[in-house]
This record gives sequence, structure tokens and C-alpha cells, in this order.
Amino acid sequence: MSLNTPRTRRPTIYDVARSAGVSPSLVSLVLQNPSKVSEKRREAVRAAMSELGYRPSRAATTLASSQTKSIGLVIDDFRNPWFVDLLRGIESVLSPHGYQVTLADSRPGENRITEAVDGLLSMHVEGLVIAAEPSESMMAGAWVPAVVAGWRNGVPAGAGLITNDDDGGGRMAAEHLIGLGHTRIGHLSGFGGAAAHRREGFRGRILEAGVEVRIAGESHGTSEEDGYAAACWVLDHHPDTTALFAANDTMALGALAAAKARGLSVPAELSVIGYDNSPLAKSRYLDMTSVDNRSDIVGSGVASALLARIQDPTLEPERKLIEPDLIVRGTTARVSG
Amino acid sequence: MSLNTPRTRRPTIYDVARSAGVSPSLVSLVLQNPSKVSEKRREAVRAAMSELGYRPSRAATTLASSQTKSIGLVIDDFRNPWFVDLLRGIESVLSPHGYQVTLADSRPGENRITEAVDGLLSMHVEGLVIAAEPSESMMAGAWVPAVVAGWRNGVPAGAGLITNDDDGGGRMAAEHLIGLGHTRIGHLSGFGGAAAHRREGFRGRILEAGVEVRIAGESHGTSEEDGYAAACWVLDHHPDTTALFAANDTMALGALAAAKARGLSVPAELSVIGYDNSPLAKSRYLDMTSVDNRSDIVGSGVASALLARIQDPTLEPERKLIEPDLIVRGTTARVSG
DNA sequence: CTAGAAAATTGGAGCGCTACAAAAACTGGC
DNA sequence: GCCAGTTTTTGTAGCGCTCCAATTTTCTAG
Repeated sequence: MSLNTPRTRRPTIYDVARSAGVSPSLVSLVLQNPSKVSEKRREAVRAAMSELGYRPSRAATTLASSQTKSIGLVIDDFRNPWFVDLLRGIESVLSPHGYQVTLADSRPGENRITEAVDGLLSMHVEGLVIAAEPSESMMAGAWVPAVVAGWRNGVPAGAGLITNDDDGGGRMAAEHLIGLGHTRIGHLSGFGGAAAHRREGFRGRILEAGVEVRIAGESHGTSEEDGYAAACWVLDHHPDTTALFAANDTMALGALAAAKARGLSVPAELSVIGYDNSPLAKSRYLDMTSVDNRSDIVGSGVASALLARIQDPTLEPERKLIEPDLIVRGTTARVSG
Repeated sequence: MSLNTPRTRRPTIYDVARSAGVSPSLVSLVLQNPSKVSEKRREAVRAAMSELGYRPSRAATTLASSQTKSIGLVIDDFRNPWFVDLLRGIESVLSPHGYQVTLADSRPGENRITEAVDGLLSMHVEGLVIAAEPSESMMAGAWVPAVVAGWRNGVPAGAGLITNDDDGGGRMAAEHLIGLGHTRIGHLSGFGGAAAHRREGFRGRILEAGVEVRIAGESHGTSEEDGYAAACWVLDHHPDTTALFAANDTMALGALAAAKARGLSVPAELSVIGYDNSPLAKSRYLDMTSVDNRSDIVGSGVASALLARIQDPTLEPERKLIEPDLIVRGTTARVSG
């Protein structure tokens, strides 16, 4: 059957059955458990299927079997680089169990998370991963296990939580800079829960060490421009600053821009640390020291937790933090002079 | 109904009907065409729905109505930055018509495109957008309209094609560099059809102008490392080169790295142009001149073409190139000396 | 060659919804 | 207060598949 052969109706198991000279039940059996069908018929059925261009109807399968072997993943913004790692982590655990992942985005800015969740639930997903700002009501009446990934605030009761230890990551960044001898350090914070945790972890460790810290950008966004503005504020008000920790790699890029604009060389005169270990940080040109939040591990953890709760719904939702990892590259150096 | 109230069975229109004291048909009608239902019953039904936490079963709806109001989008790699713009473009056209987009990735490297298409067709999508390397057989027996976006080779007969005019983009880049007075120009090519078109467009315009061109990296990949290697080759073999055009922004980043390693300042001693106008190029720090392939316009074009063919299946598939746009930023300058 | 067990195959009910024809409940005009 | 017309509501038959009990075929051993 070629593309050019228009068909009135998509073929069903009945068409396949007729064409193969067997009963529809047998066709269904071939689909589900081929080993229970004699080789002769199995091949006849398969031949008929490809002859007709048959593809099972997921709608019918779902309806009849009331299971979909799929989970839903809500992403806040497809541009967030960590979502791909999260997805891979999830798939690495789920695929061996025959589960598939259905994606939905919550339309950045529009906060369509309830719509996204509703859509996924309409598709009979057996579990839900929320990698977006959760809302208390989003799962009202939902009866499938859910796990929030990457957001620590507003997690609804009944939902699990697996995320990066942002406090720990902030502390790691602080530790690194302190170890390099920096004593006048700035932090470019941003808006949101993760940013707050990174900030508090960082600040805590810095103050412990008795080092001065200048924080900027707290209530603003997390874009490169926000990082640039925050870095400008720090560098203008505290020109003696020798190191900056940004709440994410994009903001760190803004910090690099601010440094360049002031003729400060990185890392000789100014050390910069980002967060996320995104492709940006990994790039040979930028070669940025960054905290890796191990989204792949978050993903596999989320998937395992979900799978366990799908299999045994009485299980209590888990709450777990994944340890981040500091990747030292070329934007940080021992303080000079 | 809270998360903590486990339910035996998900509620159906029958449950809603019973609880609202109406017939199931009426509930269905509220879902489809609320204006046809008296306000009193409509509200009763809606109250029952939220009381029970009812969500329609997409599987049942699909099966009964044999339409899904959805199209499938196959992406080669979620990391490709242009896919988000493509998606937004598609949604901007489709949403007003009540259509939704279902995503699938073809698992980069594994070339699971046939699996991705099969999965989407199983979900009864009414049309297909392939933003990945097409394969002749991927849609064997498919009976829905399909449009390929972004790949010009191997497009199956019967599928439409809307993509960026890569030759034109290459010519634009050449034009820009020639206009700036460059006469010894390198090109960092890469593997794949788009790269080939960009190369040929570029080379064509360059040769027309009687300018020398050095091309590297043709059969390699398109990563930053590939760009770096290609740039090293050009700069080492032709140290008099004053400008480089890279097949994409990531490779251009590699070129920047190569320039930095050789102490060449950009753009004073070396101009660099990328392609894609990705967030990378737009960033304040990199501020990279780049060709914008207008993925948003490709997306809206793809969606319009698909919609037209869904509505009138006899329509001939369209083939169209979208004009790119050169965005001049800080990595290109008039040749000095 | 045949009973009995095992393997292979089949029929039919039902999953949750829509579509459409038919029935019921309202309108307003006289 | 009654009829024709309109609006609102309902019953019923599928949509394409799975599941399971029932049936048929095949195999095994005496």
C-alpha cells in the first residue's frame, strides 16, 4: 500500500482477520502474545497486517484493556536544557518495563499546568511526572501516582518529590570558591524556589567561612539579561569582587558579558560559576565551571519511584534529594594578588 | 475528591449522569456543545463532573468519534534549539482550530523514525509533521497527510515539504562577508543535507564574486568540536583567512574557540557567522551574527499546509522554501587592513 | 484406534464515548 | 386550552480492541 492509495477506512483487526482467514480474536492474540499462536497463522496474520498497512488503534486498546503502559511528563518549558537529560533518565528506567512517556508542556508563562495534567489524564497515563511549578489543585481528583521533579515548593500532598539538592549545590559552589582563596564573592540569584535554595546553601557556607557575600537579582528573572544586570550591580557597587556564583548557566553567561564589558578577564580577575552544567557550560569556548544537577539521575529516580507506586498504589510517596556534582572548568581560578 | 481518596474506577459519563440526574447522552452533549443544553442541567452536570473529578476518556472519544483533532510532530532530537520555534509556529496556526500537537522523538542516532511514526499513527493523529531525517518506508500504508520540515532529502512521494531555503541562507552569509570587504573566506561545513545546501549557496555566491573560499569539515558532524576542528584546519592551512561561515551556531562556537586558542580577536581579526540564530547567537555575551532560518514561519507554514490537506485530502502536497534572514551582530566586521 | 490432556482458535460481552433518530418538554398564537 | 413548531432530552447502536469461557484441533500414550 503506497501513500498514493487513499483508503476509505483504516484497517482493523477484522480486516486483517478476513484477509488472513482467521478470527479477529486470533489477530488480537498475535498482537499481545505471539508465542501462543501457531507459526503458520502467526505468519499469515503478520503478512496480512503489512499487506493492509494495519496499525493497532491505541484508543481501542486503551479502552478495552484499561491500561496504557504510559506515563505523562509535564515540562515547564522545552527550552530548559535539563529536560532532555531528565527525559533520558526516565526512559532508561521505563523502557525496559515497556512503558512509554507522553510529553506535555505547561506553556511557559501561561501556567497551563492544570490543562497539561488534564490532557495527560484524559489519555489514561498511569503515572505523572511534573517537571514544572506545581499547583495545589492541578491534580484534583487524580487517581494516579505523581512525582514532582525539580520544584520543591507547592508540592501537593500525595505527590512524591525527587529533585536536585540545590542547597547542597550552592554549598559546593561556595566551597570551591573559598578553597580557591576568594574572600569577596558575589551571588547572582534569581526568581523561584530552586534559586532560593541555591542562594541559601551558598550564603550559608560562605558566612560559615567568614567571607563577605554580595547578593543581587533576588526577585528578578533567571535569563541572561537578568544575570547581566545582577552582575553589573555587584561589580559596580563592589568593584573588589573576585568571584561570582550565578543561579544558572544562562545567568553566568550574563556575568561573563558584564565582565567583558568592564574589561575584566575571566578567570584571572574574576571567577564565575554557573549551575546546571548545560551544553553552554560544557562548550569548549565557554568552558564554564558549573554545578551539575544530575538531571539524568533525578529522571531515573523519578521513574523508579513512579513505577513502584504504579505497581503498588499503597506505597507512600517518596521525597528524595539528588546530590549534585561540581564540574570545575576554566572560568574559576585561584584568586590572584 | 482529594489525592488521598483512592478510587476503584475512574468516573465515566454514566457516573456523572447518575449523580446529576440526567441521561449519559446529556452529559456527552455538555462536553461537546454546551450551548445546546439548558443552563440548569448544564450546571448540574458540571457540578457533578468536578464533584467526581471526572475527566473525559480520550480513548473512548477517539474511538466513538473517529477524530482526534490532533497532529503528530516527530522531532529528531529535542536538543535541537529550532524545534521549539517550529512547535510554537505550528501551535499558533493549529490552536485556533482546536487542534493539538503530540510530540515524539526519533531517538537521535537510533533513527527510530518508523517507530515514532507508527506510534503517532496508532494514536489516530490526523496529520504528521516530520522534523527529522525522513525514510522512504516510514509511512508505508499511512493514510494521513504528512509534511516534512527541515529536511530536503529523502522526502517520500506524497509528503509535502516546507523548509528553510538553506542555499539562500548560504548566499546571504556570503553576500554579507563580501560586502564587508573580505576576500579570503573559510566555510565550516558539516554532515547532512541542510549543511550541503548552505555550503553550495555560500560557495556559489563567493565564487561569483571572484573571492577565494576554503571549505573544511564536509563529511564530519555538526557539533562544536567538529566546528573547532574544521576552523583549526582552515586557520592552520590558510592563516590569511579573515572570515569564517559555519553551518550552524554550535560550529560557530567551535570557530570562536579556535580563534581564541590562536589569539585572534573576533571580529577585528576574524569575522564569524553562524546559522540558526539560536539562543546561543542571540546571547549578549556571544552576540553572534547568524542566519535566522525562521523556524516559526516554517512551523506556521507546515501547519497551514497540513490543515488544508486534512480538510481536503485531494489537495496536492505542497513544496515550499522559507526565506531566511541574516541577523548582523557583533562577530562580523569590515575587514581591517 | 481412542480416551484424555494440551494447545490452538473462536464467539461474544464490554471498555467509555458519540451520533443520530426518536421522544419529551416547552413555546407562543389564537 | 390546544396545536404546530421549536428546543431539550433520551435510547440505542456502534467505534476497534481485549478478555475469557467455550469450542475445536492436535498431540500423547496405552
